[in-house]
Amino acid sequence: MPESLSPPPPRVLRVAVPTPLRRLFDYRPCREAPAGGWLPGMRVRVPFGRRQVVGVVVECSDRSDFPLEQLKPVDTWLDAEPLPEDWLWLCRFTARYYQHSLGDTLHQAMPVLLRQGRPLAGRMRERWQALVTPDADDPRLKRAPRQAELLAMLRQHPHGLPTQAIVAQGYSREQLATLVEKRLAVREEIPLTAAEPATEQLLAEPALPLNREQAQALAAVHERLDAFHPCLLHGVTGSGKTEVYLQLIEAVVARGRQALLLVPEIGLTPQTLARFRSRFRVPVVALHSGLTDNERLDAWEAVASGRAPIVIGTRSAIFTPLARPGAIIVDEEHDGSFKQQEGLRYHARDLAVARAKHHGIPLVLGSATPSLESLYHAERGNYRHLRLTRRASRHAPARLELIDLRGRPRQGGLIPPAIEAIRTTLAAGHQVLVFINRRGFAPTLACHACGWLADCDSCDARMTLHRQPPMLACHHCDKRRPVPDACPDCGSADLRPLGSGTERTEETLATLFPKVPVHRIDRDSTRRRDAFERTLAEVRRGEPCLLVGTQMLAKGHHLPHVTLVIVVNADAGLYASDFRALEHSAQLLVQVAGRAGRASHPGRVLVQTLHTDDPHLRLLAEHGYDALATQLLAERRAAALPPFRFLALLRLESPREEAAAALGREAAAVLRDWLTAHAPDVSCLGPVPAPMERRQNRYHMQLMLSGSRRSQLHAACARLTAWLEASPEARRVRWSLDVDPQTLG
DNA sequence: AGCACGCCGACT
DNA sequence: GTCGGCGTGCTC
Repeated sequence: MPESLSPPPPRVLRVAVPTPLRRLFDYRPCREAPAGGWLPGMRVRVPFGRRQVVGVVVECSDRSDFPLEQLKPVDTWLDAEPLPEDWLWLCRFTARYYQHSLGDTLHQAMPVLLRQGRPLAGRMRERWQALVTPDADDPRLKRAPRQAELLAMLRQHPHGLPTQAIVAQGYSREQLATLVEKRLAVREEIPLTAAEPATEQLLAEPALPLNREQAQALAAVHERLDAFHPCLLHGVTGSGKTEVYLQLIEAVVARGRQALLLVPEIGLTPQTLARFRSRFRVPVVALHSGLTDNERLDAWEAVASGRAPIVIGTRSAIFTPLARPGAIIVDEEHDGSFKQQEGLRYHARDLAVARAKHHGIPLVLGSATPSLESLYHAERGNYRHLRLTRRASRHAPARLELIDLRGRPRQGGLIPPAIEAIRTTLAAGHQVLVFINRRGFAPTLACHACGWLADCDSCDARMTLHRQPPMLACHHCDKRRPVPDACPDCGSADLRPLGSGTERTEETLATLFPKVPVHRIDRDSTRRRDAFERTLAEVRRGEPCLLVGTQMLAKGHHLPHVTLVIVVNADAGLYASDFRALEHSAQLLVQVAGRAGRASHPGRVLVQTLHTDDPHLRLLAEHGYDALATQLLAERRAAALPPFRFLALLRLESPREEAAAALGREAAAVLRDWLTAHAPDVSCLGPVPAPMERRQNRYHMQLMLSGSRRSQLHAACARLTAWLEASPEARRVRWSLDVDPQTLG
């Protein structure tokens, strides 16, 4: 009589393997099964071709399309318990929606150490404990004052301190090891256990009072905390969206649930994090690029087990498993950094919507300048539209003043009225922000004798002139060249910089205002990790100064002493060919403008443009973002563009132009043929050369699919990828499918 | 994507 | 003679 009633092991395990191939691979279970039996979501090490890889069991079955006797056995299982179910669900949803390989998706969505096959369960935390009370006379500490201090600190924590906390205090692992060697302290390992977070004393500091709008918005989200409940929190800069998030999170955590907050790449600043950490007594886990692999796995595990109730992270944090999901918040939901621009091209905001719906929890999308997609959903009643119109400061938001660039002399890109305004502002003891969305000294170098321009020889682009250090650099590939003394074509020495970048404007301002410090903030000036934060700290002291920077400066940072913002050239973004260019530049302009006059003084925003009569720009300047957005939505409807139609873009890329074009033509022909019978709603455009066709000596073509029904567009994409995967010609051309492309570039 | 196999060019 | 270029084929 068998004692165990465990089901018989499955004959076939269907495994998602880290490969771009969009299919599963079948294996036989190994002799030794995990104690609880085989289950979807378990990682396994399997032989794949001539190597060993870590895959995830997706299905347990008794049949295979592959000859059963040819199946290889799984090498070992890596998890006794499957990885979290919500995570597996999200990965499967993502792979299907973005037409990506499931194996690749799962692989990307797990922390590096899990990809490598390291165990998740049974992880231990290192703790350090003092063995003796430090004694000033102890000969073992006589000549080691730092070790004595460290021991004293350990003594204050009788239950021991984790390594991270000790290193954060400026002590080293070596010092800890020495203390252990001298038998003054011990290292111990305690298992990480999923204790329920204590919620009786949730707040470390009291919540701030809400104004009426904030309270109404919060109440609207509160209405149903146990149902899918998408809300667009549409609040002008300074209207206190963050306080609404904080109090929503408080309510969620008080019910024993977890909250996930997504922020743009640039938005996860030490200040933001500090604000959340100082409000709550419970752990706030931050997922950012600075974490080590071990820290990342710890964070993942802490959230997955439910020990950490609050998670804040950038794009990839949407893949953090939640033990008790309570709410998802996406701050600055319009921000482009939520869309991954290579490989698996997912949009974290859109996945947040899908995930909140799956869990049946509230979703908050916050922005001062919502994406047209989200505004459209709000308009149609798919999202609840919550508005915050009042600013905490007594001043109305600064208006954009358009000033005409035509026929005016420029110094470092600035015309006399702008320079005059800077002078007045500095004289009043305030700070000025000059926004210019081009780094380097000048966009390019030109010969005034023959018209030669510094072209990049690998891209269809001009090389940017830099002064620090001096060189010509292509911003689209890594090519660099020394600055020529004479024109390579005609030999003339009359080479001049064309236009202005941040370096040139910085130089001009330093000459015009020699007594005032000029801080440049762009990718080049903030290479060193803490340079940006140091400069910001200096600026926050409030002494008069000039700030010159790219969009790094425009987003999220509080600059309370800036009362004048100059936009050097509004036209670059506004007239780009991309269908989202206007939306994105308007969002950027409003963000930049939001930097002005946040403290006790009203602000001014001067926008230099060649097109002071442009209807879109005027609408934005005179009636604000919402009015422009309404207009742009009408234009999108007329042009049959998102959000009124859905897009998918096939990108093709090859060193041989004809190879990419030929594959594009063939794919289009096959697809069109299929569309007439199976998806008449979907249309196929192209192939056409991508904007800036040649990049790093590779030619880019694209094929655009559009449709008003997601299901048909999805089917067409599936058909297209299946054909490409089977097509031998497609192996010589790099291709990728971008579902819901953010740009057509 | 990896990774190996295979078949032709310029090198110690 | 071989090191190595990348075309082609395969991954349960």
